[in-house]
Amino acid sequence: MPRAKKPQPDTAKPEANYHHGDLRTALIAAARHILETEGREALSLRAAARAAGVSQAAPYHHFASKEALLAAIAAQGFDELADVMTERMAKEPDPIARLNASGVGYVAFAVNNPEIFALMFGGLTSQVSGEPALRESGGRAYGVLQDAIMESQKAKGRTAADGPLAGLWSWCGVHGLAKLVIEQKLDPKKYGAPSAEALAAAMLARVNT
Amino acid sequence: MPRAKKPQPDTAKPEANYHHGDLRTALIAAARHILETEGREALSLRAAARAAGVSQAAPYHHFASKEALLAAIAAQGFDELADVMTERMAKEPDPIARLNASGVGYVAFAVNNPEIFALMFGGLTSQVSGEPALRESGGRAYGVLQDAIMESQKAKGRTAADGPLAGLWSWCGVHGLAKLVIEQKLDPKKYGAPSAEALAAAMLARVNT
DNA sequence: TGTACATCAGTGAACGCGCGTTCACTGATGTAC
DNA sequence: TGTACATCAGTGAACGCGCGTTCACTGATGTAC
Repeated sequence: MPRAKKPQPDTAKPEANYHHGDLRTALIAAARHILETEGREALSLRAAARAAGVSQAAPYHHFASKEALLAAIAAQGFDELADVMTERMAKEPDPIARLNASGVGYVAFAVNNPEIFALMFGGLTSQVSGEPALRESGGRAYGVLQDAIMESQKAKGRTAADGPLAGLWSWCGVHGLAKLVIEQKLDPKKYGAPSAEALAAAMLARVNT
Repeated sequence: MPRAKKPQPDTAKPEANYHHGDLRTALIAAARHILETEGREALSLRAAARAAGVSQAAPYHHFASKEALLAAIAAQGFDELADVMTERMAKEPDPIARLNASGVGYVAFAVNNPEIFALMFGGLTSQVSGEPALRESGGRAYGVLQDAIMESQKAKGRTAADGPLAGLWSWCGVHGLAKLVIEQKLDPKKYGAPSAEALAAAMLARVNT
């Protein structure tokens, strides 16, 4: 059965590896792949261009510098982190359960995208960390977290001065857990959990009730 | 008043910037300085040699590769981390207070040595992360932490299956807190704490009682 | 105490490398007429 | 509908750079006699 030609618009606007296509998107995808596959040190603009099948000078029509590419990847990471947390929370009605679900989602994203996670939290020069798109995506992810914390605080009837600390501690906990698992300093199996996600779920359930 | 010549042994064995001295130690010190001052990207073997005042080839008489130098720095970091935790714990008689003190020490070390901390937790190639000296220092630091957790567990009369999770969560929490503060994703002042250390102390006191 | 010599921590020149970035260019696309 | 042209995403060659590492060497130190 020949492939239907439905999703192929005649003007080659999105993707479509014609002589040129959506190179910006392709470069980000290629760079992400190199990052997670070969590590941060192996990621260069030239390598990304090579992987995307264009000349080494081509990326400069889409990114001002290597740092700008990294910032775009980090921004995409923050968007995905926010999405994962939001999805996990949507399945839970109870505010405390929602806080915990956001934490489990946080760990899941980190463990599945360790290099991007590292980039998002500390892998960027300060020159580029203030870029608008990056700030916006970062702010959105932070907002999701913040909302989950605030919601759960209200549900527990805590005072404003006291409540945020519990949520903050949960954030620190899942962040640290994710980092330690990624760096292989902590093995979930040694604590009877099949995965980092499961360990996070178990600990959050113990702590936030 | 002329300087007393007391601590200068006639054979130039330790330090002493003669034509050659304790270059290994000097290189580690120089590299640490570059690391914390100019960042990981700026640290090269050549830069360390330059800072130590020797030729670019000299380091190879003391380190097999750049990675080996990094491993030596990380090992030193683990030793210092263990020392800081031990010191803090020594001031507290109560097992729970000792666990919390070790956590505060952990944060203090991380915040004071952010780049080395990053090196210790994830900044090394797997090639070199198995080096004996590094494993030993890392194991020692881990042991201090583990002991603090076990001690506090007994004090609370918890079951073996349940107890470690509380201590583990504290470790995750202080690790995440330190990382987030270092990367400026979390500002202790926004939570009414003057420093990362103070915030860690406040949170640990709330959680482990 | 004095001399010959092995050792080994240093030197400085050189290697090959991949990188970020710039430059003048080319050739396909879309628009104005 | 057909042609002229501006636009701009691509090319490929080149720049200068600092890096990790190797090499044959040198010269001070400590030891054997």
